[in-house]
Amino acid sequence: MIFSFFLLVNENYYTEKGDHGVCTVRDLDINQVPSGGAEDDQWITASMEDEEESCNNINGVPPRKKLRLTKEQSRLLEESFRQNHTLNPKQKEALAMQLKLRPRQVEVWFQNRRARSKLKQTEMECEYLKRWFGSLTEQNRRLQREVEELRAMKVGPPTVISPHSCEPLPASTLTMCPRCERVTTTALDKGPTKMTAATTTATALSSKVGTSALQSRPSSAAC
DNA sequence: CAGAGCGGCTATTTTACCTCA
DNA sequence: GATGAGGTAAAATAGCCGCTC
Repeated sequence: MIFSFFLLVNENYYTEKGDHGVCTVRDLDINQVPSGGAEDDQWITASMEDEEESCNNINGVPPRKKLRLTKEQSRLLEESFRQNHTLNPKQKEALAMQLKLRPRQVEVWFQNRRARSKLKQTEMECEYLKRWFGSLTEQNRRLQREVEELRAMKVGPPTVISPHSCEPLPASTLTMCPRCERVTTTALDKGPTKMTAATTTATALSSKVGTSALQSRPSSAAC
């Protein structure tokens, strides 16, 4: 026969941080005492069977119960996080007192919150880079088509009229730097003179994103 | 310099809760 | 409607690393 009823559990089990004095603490009544009000949401309910099972565990250590933060607690934590992503011990203590939580729980919340923030940021960067990759691929295709068209023409270089002197400009050709793989337009009688659209785009990309992977790329300024 | 203490970070586990068949 | 499986978010844990004293 299976029957169960629910009871409020006001005991929380936690361990002190990682390798700093590992000790399992049975923390009695460290949070607020449940009084049957709306705030009871945070108290974990457990069936009598669970309770019995926990007592039958090998070490006599019941399974840990996960605290659910109330909306008000979450709101205050978020507000605090917006002001500061890390807390000094005094701030931690004060916030814990205000929220009626243990300092360790506040600490863990901030740690997880920082991790979530970072993950979100990384995901956004990833999306951004994917879009840039797509547009660069498309640009690359266009330029390659352009190169092929020019090669297919097999005629002398087009005459470009200078807007300043109204004289024909010297012939030029496309060259690629073997080191940085940048394409440059080179006048036949001068050195490299200007960047192509692709080079300009790549430069803009690294200055726009300005973080992580792109920052670690070797500079090709020497080219 | 070695080592203890501490805080932050990352990876992982555990738990509560939700959806869906 | 009840139920169990699977998925997900987030609280909690473990352990590493760097810094300070």
